[in-house]
Amino acid sequence: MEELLIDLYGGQFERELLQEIAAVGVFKNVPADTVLMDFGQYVKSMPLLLKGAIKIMREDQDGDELLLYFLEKGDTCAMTLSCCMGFTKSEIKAVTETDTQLIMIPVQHMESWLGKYKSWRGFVMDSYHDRLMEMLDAIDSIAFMNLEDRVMKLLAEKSQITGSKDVRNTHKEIAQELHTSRVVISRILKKLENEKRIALHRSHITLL
Amino acid sequence: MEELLIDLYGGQFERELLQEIAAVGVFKNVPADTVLMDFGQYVKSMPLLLKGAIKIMREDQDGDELLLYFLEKGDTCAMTLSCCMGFTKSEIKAVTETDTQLIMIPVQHMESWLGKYKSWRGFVMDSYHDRLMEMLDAIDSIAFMNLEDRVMKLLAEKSQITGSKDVRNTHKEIAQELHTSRVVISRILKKLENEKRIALHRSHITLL
DNA sequence: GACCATGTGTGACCTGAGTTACCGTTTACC
DNA sequence: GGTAAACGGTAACTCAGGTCACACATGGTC
Repeated sequence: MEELLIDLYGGQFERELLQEIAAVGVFKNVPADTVLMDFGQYVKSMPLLLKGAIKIMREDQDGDELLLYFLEKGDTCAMTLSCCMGFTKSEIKAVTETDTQLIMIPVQHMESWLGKYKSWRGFVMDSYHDRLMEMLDAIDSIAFMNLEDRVMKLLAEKSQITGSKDVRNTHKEIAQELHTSRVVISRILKKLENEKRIALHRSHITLL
Repeated sequence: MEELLIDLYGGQFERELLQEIAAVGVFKNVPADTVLMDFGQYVKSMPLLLKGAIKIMREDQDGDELLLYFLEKGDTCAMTLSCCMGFTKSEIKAVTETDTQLIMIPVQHMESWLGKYKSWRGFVMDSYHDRLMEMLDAIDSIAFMNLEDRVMKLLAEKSQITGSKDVRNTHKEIAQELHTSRVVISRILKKLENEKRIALHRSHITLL
């Protein structure tokens, strides 16, 4: 675990901070499609992502979902952080997109580290900044883009995350992430296939 | 200015911090409908809002706009803050919704205050948290609500901000804030009037 | 009062996207 | 090997919201 930590964060965190993280953090190996956090749940620890990707979703009162953004290695969840500090319930749902390795850090260390380590302060600030930018991007997508473009964008993101041109998702899953219906996604995907931009297979799409 | 500061922030900031703010901050009186910050502009100081309200807008490449949220007294702009620290360009546009009083704080003090004052750290963190929540709310509105409900919500917010049942906006202005067309807004407003939920006048709407 | 810019109302029409229904294919599991 | 569940394709229809065109009212200005 320490090796991974140094590998990813060695450049930005002080030696003592790395030691503290190693001391109190709990290493976890999480398989894909696991719900790490759900709506209304209280947050007691903060994840540091070492490997893999996590998708952050929003849900409305009817249970309709919408993908907000992905977290990747080196990221942390500002939303969690935010909830930690305020002792409020989670406003979002976090699900592993791929197999994932992470370190869970108990909340109580946050505040003291903020005072103690300049690098931690920077990390937390950057994280907030990054998340705000991702939220802006999410808003841009929903407000200004049509569904076809949003589908292509999502496929491109998923491809980038896994480092593969093959996206292993069903139409239904994509529909849920974009908050629309399976039929609509099938229609759009078929159109994209006719335009030779993707190739369709069962539970699996190839970007061309 | 010091009186106003103590009035609004006396409870949460240390005495020395208040003095520092008073020493380096520049007090400004800004009339309504003034562009405080535009896209792509570099940010050199951070506003502390004393009185009035500021609307934060997003814009796409075609110049289409969308209202994200309002800042009110006691708020600061986390987005600005975020940009300050990263020395990046502004991703948003800030326009005074009403006559406004604010204190501009030059960027260079941010970082040192973060280390020096626990209350400032808390303030900045809370601000980020609040802004993230407002972004979530904005996303909820766009993704899950229909236009009619969004119009009513916007009118309610504007009414709350000014403390008056009268909202002084043209249909065109509302259309821009919700990223739709004037005709559509006129149609919806007329429907709301027929349902006795509002009363329409020239450049001016009354909530019932 | 004449003129022009701005604001509002409304009908007709268009379109992207959501809904319903149904069918064939593939896969997982007894 | 049989069967139920999951997956995907497609036609037909509905509907919210966007677009176009035009009419009329209001207010400011000279």
